[in-house]
Amino acid sequence: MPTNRTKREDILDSALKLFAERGFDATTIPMIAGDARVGAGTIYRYFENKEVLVNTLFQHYVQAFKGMLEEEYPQESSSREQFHHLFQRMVQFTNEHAHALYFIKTHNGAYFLNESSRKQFSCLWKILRDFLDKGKERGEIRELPSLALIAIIFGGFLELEQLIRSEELEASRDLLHGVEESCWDAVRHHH
Amino acid sequence: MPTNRTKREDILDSALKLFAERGFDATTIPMIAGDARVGAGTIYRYFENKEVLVNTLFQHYVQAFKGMLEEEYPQESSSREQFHHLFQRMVQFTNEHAHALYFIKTHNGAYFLNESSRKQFSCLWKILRDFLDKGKERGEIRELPSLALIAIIFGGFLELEQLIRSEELEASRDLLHGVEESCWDAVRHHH
Amino acid sequence: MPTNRTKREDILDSALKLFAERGFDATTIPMIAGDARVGAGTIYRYFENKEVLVNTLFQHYVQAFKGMLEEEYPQESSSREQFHHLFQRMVQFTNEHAHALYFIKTHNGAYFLNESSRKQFSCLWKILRDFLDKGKERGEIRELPSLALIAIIFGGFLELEQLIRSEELEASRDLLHGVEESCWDAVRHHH
Amino acid sequence: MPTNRTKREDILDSALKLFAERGFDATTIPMIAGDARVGAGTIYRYFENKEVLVNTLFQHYVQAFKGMLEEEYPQESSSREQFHHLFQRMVQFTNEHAHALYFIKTHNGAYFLNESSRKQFSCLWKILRDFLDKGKERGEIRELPSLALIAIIFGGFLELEQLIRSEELEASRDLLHGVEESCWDAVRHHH
DNA sequence: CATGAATGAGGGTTCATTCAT
DNA sequence: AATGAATGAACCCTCATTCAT
Repeated sequence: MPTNRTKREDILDSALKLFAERGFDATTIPMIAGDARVGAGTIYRYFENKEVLVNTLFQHYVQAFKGMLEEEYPQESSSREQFHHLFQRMVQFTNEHAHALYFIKTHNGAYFLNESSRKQFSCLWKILRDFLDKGKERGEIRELPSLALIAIIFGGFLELEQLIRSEELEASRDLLHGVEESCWDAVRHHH
Repeated sequence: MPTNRTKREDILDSALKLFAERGFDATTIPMIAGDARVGAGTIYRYFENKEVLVNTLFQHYVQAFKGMLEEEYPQESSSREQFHHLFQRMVQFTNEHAHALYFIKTHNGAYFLNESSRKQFSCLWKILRDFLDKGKERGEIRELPSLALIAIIFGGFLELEQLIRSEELEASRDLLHGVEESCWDAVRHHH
Repeated sequence: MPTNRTKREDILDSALKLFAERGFDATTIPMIAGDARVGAGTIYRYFENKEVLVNTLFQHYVQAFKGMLEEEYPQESSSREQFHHLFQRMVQFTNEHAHALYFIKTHNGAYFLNESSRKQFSCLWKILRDFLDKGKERGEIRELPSLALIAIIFGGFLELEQLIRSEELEASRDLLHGVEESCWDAVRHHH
Repeated sequence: MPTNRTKREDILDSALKLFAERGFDATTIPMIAGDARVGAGTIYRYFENKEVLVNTLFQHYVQAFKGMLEEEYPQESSSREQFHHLFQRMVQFTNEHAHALYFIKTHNGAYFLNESSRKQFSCLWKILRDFLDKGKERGEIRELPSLALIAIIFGGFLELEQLIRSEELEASRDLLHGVEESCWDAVRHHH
């Protein structure tokens, strides 16, 4: 419980960016320290070691993302409306935390994630699975393994995010709408 | 002019598997040597260094995949048929080279890939882009950035592959058919 | 002119205990600060650095021990009586400063002791040497290098102290008497 | 099981010398590597880490010393003769392995010694304890805690060794004989 | 005065790479 | 050609020391 919240968050921000850009193993503690403009030793005042840092980061953003997806979730609406809610929240979350979703996706399943991180992650998956499973029951979502459907949604969305950040595309309303529609068509049941 | 094709390929096979499973940075040369049942020094007879090895591997499988996609490509058929061709070849390629596509996807864009690898990769993308662009002209593919559509296709497919390899799912004909249909619905133009 | 004698002595007490228990190199400044219930920085108000601290401590207890040995030393008595005096003072000193003699013995000769510490220590040795040398002249002490005899005395005594502190033995009058007798027999001249 | 026994033993020799001279914590791996004229990394081909190195060393010399004490031990002789045997073997062992006994004595009980090392060490102590206990039964050894007696013997002997190595004394037959006599008088029963 | 957050030099350790065999 | 022992640069991490509060 450090009094200087800024420094701790500088470290987390730099770590998030570098882990997302280069991956955990290719990111050194000196790199993070340099980017966060702190001494290398300072990182160890806030995080026991590199693995604790990456797990903290992972769990933090999984939690934050989960919270954002669940907030005001339209429990009683149609699958389409629920999907819209989820997709919009993904967009919002990405706007607020630039590298977070990409970091989560690329580091999920890695050897250095602890039990707690894995558990939290499967919690996140569960939200999406529940949405899909309920939609399948209702006949609004196609009969395919939920994991595969989730991959399609995330895959498309994250690739979009990369293109926007690298300025190959502009984040227009039309574009976001189009990708949402595409992903929805991938998961919805067609008659 | 490799005198011993087997040993070089043993190394490449082991490297592919380990890079796909653990990532480039978490895979050590002794690990590869051990898996390939050669001495660590032997790897340096065939590859100048670790980065050359990973670039060789990357380019090799990008080329092979490109070749497989292009072979007997139904230039004159409908987008749906072309899509079917591409999807079938992805399945076939994955069957023949277990970790290759996953390796390519997870290592694409990494800091250690050289210009040549990046170029080859964009060549691969071009095949898919051309297919999508032509389909868009014809009004058979939806008007969305091709890169985003490609991500959806790959994302869904690779996730499927993981689930099958981890034996969470069985590779039934129905399943493959369903994922193909889902991906197609994501990219095709809906009236 | 220390304004706060208590805090400085808290630090010295904690340092003595920890140096004796773990050794100089395995004892960290934060450990000492924690044990003394002061901030780590506070230690540097009283001691320029860790080496100054250990040298201060070393010299302090060497001086104190020397003082105790010399006080009321029976200059004119027999070697046996002089020995008894010295042995009793060792017992008394140990009772008053639990870890001090063990600290001195284990840190004597260490690389971080400065010239002054070494000099003071040899001063301490001198007292014992003078006693032994005079005893040899008188024919009451055996003809052996004084250093070896001192080692026997200290060795036996300190081992005894350890056993008592670890509660493997109880500090009975008989026990102390027995060890004194044993050490005396080691150094005295036998006819 | 390295083929190059010399290099492994160079490392052990250097480590023994430096641990004895400076202690475990003050001895760095680069110091050992430099003294042994090997690269720092080479040490890790032979020893998993620094603690394994020190435990290996400790156990090796405890075993060797134990073997030397036990070999041709005069089980049926008087305590005096048994003591002579033990003392002579200490001398011989020290001649053959310069720093070994001092290293054992100063590192015994340290926090980095593992269970196996402690067990082996107590085995060594047992030999001396058995000798002393049997002597007490016979009335040839004085009634004092064996540990205290052992300390006297070792203390005197090791101090002697130091003096000889630092060339403050010469290892004459008379000197060794005198110290043996002194130690014997410390432990034997006087009527 | 007292503190403890911050620092960075230096330790233990790993591993890409070399080279004698 | 093939090996794996040897190396040392560079990693993660600790801790003596400083300094703003």
